[in-house]
Amino acid sequence: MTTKKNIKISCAYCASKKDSLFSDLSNEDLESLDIHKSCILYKKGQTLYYEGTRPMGLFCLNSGKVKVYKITSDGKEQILNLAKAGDFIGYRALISEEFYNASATVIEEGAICYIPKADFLNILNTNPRFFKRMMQKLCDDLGIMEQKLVTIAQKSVRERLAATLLMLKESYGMEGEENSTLIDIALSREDLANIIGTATETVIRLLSEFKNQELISLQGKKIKVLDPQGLVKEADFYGM
Amino acid sequence: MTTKKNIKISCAYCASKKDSLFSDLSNEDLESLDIHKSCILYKKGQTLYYEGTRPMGLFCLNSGKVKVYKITSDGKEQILNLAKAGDFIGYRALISEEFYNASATVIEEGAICYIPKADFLNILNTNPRFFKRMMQKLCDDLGIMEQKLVTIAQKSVRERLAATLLMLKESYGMEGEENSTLIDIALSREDLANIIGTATETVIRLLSEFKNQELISLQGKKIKVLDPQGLVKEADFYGM
DNA sequence: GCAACCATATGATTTATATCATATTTTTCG
DNA sequence: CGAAAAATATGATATAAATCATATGGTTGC
Repeated sequence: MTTKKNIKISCAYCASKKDSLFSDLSNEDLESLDIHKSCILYKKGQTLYYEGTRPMGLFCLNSGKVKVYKITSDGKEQILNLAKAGDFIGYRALISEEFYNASATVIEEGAICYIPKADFLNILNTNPRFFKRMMQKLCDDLGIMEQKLVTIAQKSVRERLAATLLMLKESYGMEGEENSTLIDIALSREDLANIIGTATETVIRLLSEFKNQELISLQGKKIKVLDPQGLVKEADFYGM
Repeated sequence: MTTKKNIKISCAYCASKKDSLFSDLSNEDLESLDIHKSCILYKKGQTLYYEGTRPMGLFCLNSGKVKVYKITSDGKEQILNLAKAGDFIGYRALISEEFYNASATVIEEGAICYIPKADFLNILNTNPRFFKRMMQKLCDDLGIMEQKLVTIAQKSVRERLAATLLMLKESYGMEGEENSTLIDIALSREDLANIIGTATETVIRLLSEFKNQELISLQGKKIKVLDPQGLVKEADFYGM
């Protein structure tokens, strides 16, 4: 494990605040978060928490990227969610006062703040507007998770890969030359397989096929989307 | 469509209240629900709502069983949830003020109440304890959905069928002679397939195999669990 | 800067499951 | 009740994807 570096970031002036659920908190509330908050630079591969442990606070990403995943009894990893700047992680276990039922590991280094449980719950319980926003967020998450379930249960691996590339393009796309869009997140083929629920080799093979079909281009790890409409067809989206 | 029959059931004296999220509402709140509530006897096959429509109220099961499911672009059905007496249906769309993103159809006839949106939201917004309970329920649902996703993504169909039979035994089991447990829900093989995310024929075949292994017995539609421990092994549960 | 290691790539083979086909049994409904 | 329809059952075949194997390219750390 490499050393962690402490950083000072105030919530009120956090560049990622606008993308977070804290975006419309009052200044008082924001300042109350600062008091006990810690903020640390995490390197790739460091784990924020493990499934089965007790949450003591809320992780909030100032920068970087984190995967949230479960490991099955036979050692397979399933990625449930990818978090980026502004995202909260681990709030569900915190709200429902249970153990974490997933693990979270950094996939791209960044500054991650940690707000003690009591401070977070205090705002949740005293700020009805924020409470409502969390409720809305839980509803959204549930809807997303249901859609993921249907896709994994009913679509082929090829369709799921195409759909996942489109989803990643939406979340992490950087416009490049000639209408190409770079998927700007450092996912290994194995990570991609663990999102889709398939074998690493299958992802590699299908990516090659998509490349041959000129739907995407590959330069090392980085994937560029060349023909989103083509991917939509592969994903068999009729608005699904 | 067969005729629907109106019934009078007061929330305060509802036999299923104890199993529902309304269980610790005050009498005033319960009575406020009664005012605009309707309660109808639904037959098997009747649909409570369709994906894409706007929720106008909350369904609450007094009795009977309902499947909640999504249909994919290519016409496949995925069952997300089975609801029984005491369960709410469609609350997520109601809370987040969105269209339904699943459909709900009765699989066993029963009395189902309908509480207008305004009455439900009124209690939600004036009763913080109830608000918290709904929040907790959403957290629980999200956890369940995440676990389902992992199971479908990472387990074989055989393992998933075994796990599903165990889950159904927990929820709908009726103890019978010689330690056998009847799964007391009228699910067709097709429904079972649509829970697991597989083909109907595959379910039928695997059920035959489980019967030959003397893990279960089959008499027509009804499935009896003979050897839960054996099913646990088939499901590859090491506590997962 | 190079060795050791990990990720990517591609081929060969196996296997679980879907699909198609056709009985047989059960349920529905006029 | 009895005909028609639907659900269940089982077989044969096809196929997508997993697994095993090996080569090559890319990163990391000393």
